Order: sequence, then C-alpha cells, then structure tokens
Amino acid sequence: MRGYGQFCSVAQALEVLGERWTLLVVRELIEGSSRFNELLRGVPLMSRTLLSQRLKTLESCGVVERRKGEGGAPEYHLTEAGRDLQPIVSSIGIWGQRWAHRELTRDDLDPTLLMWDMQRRLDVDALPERRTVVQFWFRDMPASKNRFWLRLDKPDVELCLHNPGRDVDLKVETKCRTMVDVWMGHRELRAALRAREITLDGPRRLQRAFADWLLLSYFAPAGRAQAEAGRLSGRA
Amino acid sequence: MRGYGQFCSVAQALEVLGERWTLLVVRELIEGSSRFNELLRGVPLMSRTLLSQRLKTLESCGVVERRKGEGGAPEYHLTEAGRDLQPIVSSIGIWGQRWAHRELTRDDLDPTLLMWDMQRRLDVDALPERRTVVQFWFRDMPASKNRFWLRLDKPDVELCLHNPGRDVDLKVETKCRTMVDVWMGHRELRAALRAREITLDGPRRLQRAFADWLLLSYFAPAGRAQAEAGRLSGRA
DNA sequence: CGGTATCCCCCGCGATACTG
DNA sequence: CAGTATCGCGGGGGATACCG
Repeated sequence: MRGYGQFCSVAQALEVLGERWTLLVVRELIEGSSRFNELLRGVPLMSRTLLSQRLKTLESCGVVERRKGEGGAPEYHLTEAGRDLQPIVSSIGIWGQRWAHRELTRDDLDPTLLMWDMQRRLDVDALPERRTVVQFWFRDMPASKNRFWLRLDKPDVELCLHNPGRDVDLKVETKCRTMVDVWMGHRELRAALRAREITLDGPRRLQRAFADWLLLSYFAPAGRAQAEAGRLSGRA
Repeated sequence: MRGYGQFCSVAQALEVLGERWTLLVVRELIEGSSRFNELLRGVPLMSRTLLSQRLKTLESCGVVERRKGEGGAPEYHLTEAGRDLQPIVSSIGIWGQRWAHRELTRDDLDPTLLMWDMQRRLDVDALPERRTVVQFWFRDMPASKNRFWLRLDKPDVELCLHNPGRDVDLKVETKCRTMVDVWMGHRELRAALRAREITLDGPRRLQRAFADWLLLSYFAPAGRAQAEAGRLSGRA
C-alpha cells in the first residue's frame, strides 16, 4: 500500500499492519496455525492469492518467518516482532467485545469457522481417555453445513466435515447463533445447557465432561465481564 | 468497507478501525485536535473528502461525537469508546518504534507536520514569561518550507508559516532529519545541541529554556529505550 | 498440498468545483 | 472555515486456471 508520508511511529506501524486482513492473519498465527491452508481456513473469505501476498509482505517486514517444517512442508511462524503483536491483537479484540459488538448477521455466523476455532481450543488434558467422536448439529444452518464431527483421540483432535464413519459417542444439538454467543462469552455455557438451548445426547460421563474440555474463545472472559456489566447497569 | 464475515471480536473491531487512515485520525483526536481543519493538518496526505467520510463512519460507530463548540463551529471529540482506543494506538506506536522503524525517506520528513506536532507538545508552564518568537530553520529543506515561527504568548502557542512580523527572539537551525530523530527519541536533544547539530541563536536565558519547554513525541521515551538497547547490544 | 499467473472488474479515493 | 457534489482513474483484489 502507499504509505502515509509520516515519520510518526503509529503511521510507520500501520504501513506494516494496517492493510485489510493483515491483523487477522497475525491473529491466526498467534492462535497457532502455521500451514498455508490452515491459515486460509481461519480467514475463509480471503483469497489464496491475497493470503500469499500478505504473508510475503509480513515476511519482508520481519513479522513472519517462513521455514521448512517436518517433511519439508512450508510453515509460517511469528518472529519476535510478530509475537510482540500479541498484546495489540488482544487489546483490539477486547475493545471489539466491548464497543464493536454489533448484531451478528447471517454472514458472520459461519459454522465451519466456529468449528475450526473450537477444534484448536480444546483442553486436551480434559478429553475422554478413549477415542471419542462428537457430533455437532446446528439446527439453524442449511443442511450442507450444519453437521460437524470432532474426532478426539488424545492428544489429537481432528475436525471432520463428513461423517468419519464411526459411531457417534456424543451428540450436541443447538443453534449456531447460540454456540457463537457462548463461544464469545456473551452467554454462559452451563446456563445454555440448563435452558436446553444446547442439548447433549450420550453417556452421562461424556455429557458431564463436555463443558470441561470445550474451552472458549480467548475473548470469552472479556465478553463475560461485558455481559455482567450490562446486567448490572440494566442493559442486559 | 466490506466486512470480514467473522464473529471474532478482533474482526468486528477491525471492521470499524481497520480502514486506511482511520487510526491516524483517532491518533489526532487523542492528541487533542478537534476542528476539521486541525485534523486535516495532522494527516496532510488525506483528502478532505476522505476525512469527512471517516469522521462520519466513526461517528456512526460511536467512536466520535460531533458537536457544536464555541461560536457554533463544529468540533469532533472522542466518546468513551474512542478514549478506550488510547492504549491501542499507544501500543501500536511503541511497536512501531521498535519494529517498524524503517529508514525514513524524504517523503516522510515533512517539516510542516513536524512543526504542527511540536506546536501542540510544548510545556506551557516552562515557556518564557514574555511574548517570544522562535524561528526554526531546516537547512535540508527547500526554501518554500524550511522556515517556521512559533509565537509563544503564554499560555497560547501559534505556529506561523510566514514571518509573523515581529523580531525573532530565538533562532533554531538544524536539519529536519535531525529534529525528527530527536522528536522521536532516537537522539538526545541535549546531545544534538552539544554536537552543534542543532544550533541556537539568541539570549542565553532563552537558549537554556529551549530544552525545557520543547517536549517530544509521546513515543520518544520508547525510542530512547530502543536506542539504549541498541547501544548496549552493540548495534547502535 | 501449496502455491503462481493472468485477466478483469469494481470501488476507494483524489481532484476539482461548488456551497452555506 | 467547514464541508458537499461530481467525475474519473488506478490498482487492490476476486475468479479462474495452471504448476511443481
């Protein structure tokens, strides 16, 4: 992008970070994605061409390092400069929780993205000991993308878009909107379970464990604080 | 701008803040500008049309409030949501000091912008008691924009682009690049004075006071820390 | 899988002129 | 001073095909 023609360090930083998508790519890297297609799944509306460009720019700016991983597959990792962006991305997210929380439209409620996010935020230690398949069913989504499966095989987690062909151990049924609200910390998971807006079907043991291994978004604590403040001030 | 199609609060926030120029306008508001033309002076490469658009967007997002000031002149002020952006802008600037400090090109060294920034970061209490005119002369700039005058009339400060027609009390001669380095905290003001890369001409009293009332950029402390670290690690 | 190359369209933005 | 209206362009980025 053409720069800002300013010596101010905010402007200098924004010449690197300010372009469309860039900070979301950084967010994905912070969250632990490192392969090209992994990154792409985290920003599904971004074209591969554009992701490629942005990664190149970030590399030349010293924010990202491209290196060969195991098997020679390319991987992208944050440099020290990139890791230093973590508090910035984090505070932007917290600000967004508080002030940019517009009503989510249908377009924002992408269940695939939600599942992708969830899949990498599981408490592996709290997972069931045995191989387990959990099915999610989002009633408010078109049939083409309303069913997902998590194959939990400690410590591995795999997200499947089609039935993995094993018996399902636990079924989770809810609306995508509800699950997103919970994920973002705007609703309590246990409250939604009690209200039966999220229903579980399977052995009691797996039902009870569910709320333990399903971690929420990094921003859920801020969302909860926000919801709480709203309730106290009567805006809830 | 078209959004990101994500429920993530970072994406939501960036839909509001992520467009080109937006955070620089917020920076100007944080620094205390409130009139349309004041804001424009802080982002000289932005067109009035675009500034107008951005202000409207920020207003509709609840970051900026437009109201009538004294005399009915419109003023723009940050709302609480806008003020909450201060730590974000600040940490972006500090990151930029550390990691995005590319070599400044001629285009980045706008002396008018530098003077505009300086003029609103003076320690009014430390100013001389009497009305004083300080002239700046940047040897490395074309004649059309290498002289500026500050009219200091406690507690008022006025930046003049043409000789205000009073005798000059103190003359400051240097290069714009040097002054920017000092302003950003990459060089010590007193060191630059000692090295006679900034020279003063005028009464001893005014010369001595100069370094007291000339505050530096908010990011100068971070710049100094950075320069110090570089020196210690031998990269100075 | 992990990208590049190419074409093409659209809209973000600057320039200019005008208004209250 | 504080903007709005209008027009026209350039390049950012999407779509598609291709490659190692």
